[in-house]
Amino acid sequence: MPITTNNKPTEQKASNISLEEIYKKLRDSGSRLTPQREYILDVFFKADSGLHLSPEDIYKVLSKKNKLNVSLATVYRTVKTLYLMGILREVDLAEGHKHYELSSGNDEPHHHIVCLNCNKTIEFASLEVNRLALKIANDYNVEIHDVELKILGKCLHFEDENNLKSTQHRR
Amino acid sequence: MPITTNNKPTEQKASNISLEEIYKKLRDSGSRLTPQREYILDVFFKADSGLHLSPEDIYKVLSKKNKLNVSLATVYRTVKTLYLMGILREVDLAEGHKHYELSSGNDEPHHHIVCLNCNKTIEFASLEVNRLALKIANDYNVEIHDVELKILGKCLHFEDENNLKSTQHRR
DNA sequence: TTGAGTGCAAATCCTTTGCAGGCGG
DNA sequence: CCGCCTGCAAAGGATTTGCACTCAA
Repeated sequence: MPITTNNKPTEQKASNISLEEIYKKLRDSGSRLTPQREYILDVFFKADSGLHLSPEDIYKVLSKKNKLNVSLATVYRTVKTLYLMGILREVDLAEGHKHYELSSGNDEPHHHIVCLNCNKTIEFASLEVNRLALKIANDYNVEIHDVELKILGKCLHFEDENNLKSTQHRR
Repeated sequence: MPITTNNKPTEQKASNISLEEIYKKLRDSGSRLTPQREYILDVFFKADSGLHLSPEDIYKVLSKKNKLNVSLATVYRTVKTLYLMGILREVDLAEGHKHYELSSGNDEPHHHIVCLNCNKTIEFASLEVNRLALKIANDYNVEIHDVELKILGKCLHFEDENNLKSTQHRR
């Protein structure tokens, strides 16, 4: 199976946190529920599951929806806030900027394989990885918040090992 | 065990790739062995094992050694080249810039626990993680190049859950 | 000899921030 | 009302790049 981007995240992916719960978390932490934050959250809830959105992506979606009152700065501030609250997960792939996605709870780990040559990514879930991470975090007395296994490799489309130069990634 | 940064990477850490092998890899890929590249590699070989160096770090070390003929741009270009050749590993922690370290072969995985509150990192090796990654990569027909398990969590120093605001990270 | 590699400085890209005004609770 | 949030624009920091020159092979 070659790496592709149109990966169907394995079966059971579905956000298991509701908007209601998020609103409650916001309230409980003394944060406010502004229209801007609602719009941004809405983008995540409407997005394909497993989709990684950059702040720029979110901003573009909102612009298309004529939510012109949401500035890019607010998107950045909001994703950071939601990330620190554990609502969003931060995903660092090889593109030079961060992506975010709904953190759907620790019961659903979220891992990636990135091809060093074609720069494509597939996601996969793995209970085994999750269990192992829990065990390790426990050993270190850490309350686990998120886990990511990142595998860098070369998919079969690029068997020519000496082809580095011509396949360097651009930002 | 609380999270600390002065962690001793578990036992057997020692670069198992030699300078000679690297020089050969460079030659084989048609790249040149310039003094600048030698100096940069030298920094990695002299550095404490397990140390993550940013391009800026490398540049500073070279400046102190009066290797003034190595520009920051060259450091960036070189680490990218070495990374794409599989000689360096890229480490994305939460600091807003990338770090690199000698990739010492797939037999020595390299994983991290990052505390969302205090922003400290510990590293650990885990054969179990490595084995699992190999198996997964195999399932996807990917030639494995590097593996990183990243666990985000909160270490026991920060049990106050509502303390988010005062502990936000700065770049 | 020759083209990959370099230094320099400017350019780019991503992200953060200062400030004045807006509005949620 | 108070003070968190926002928009805007400017600042900031990391990384890349255009260009002319250098030097490893």
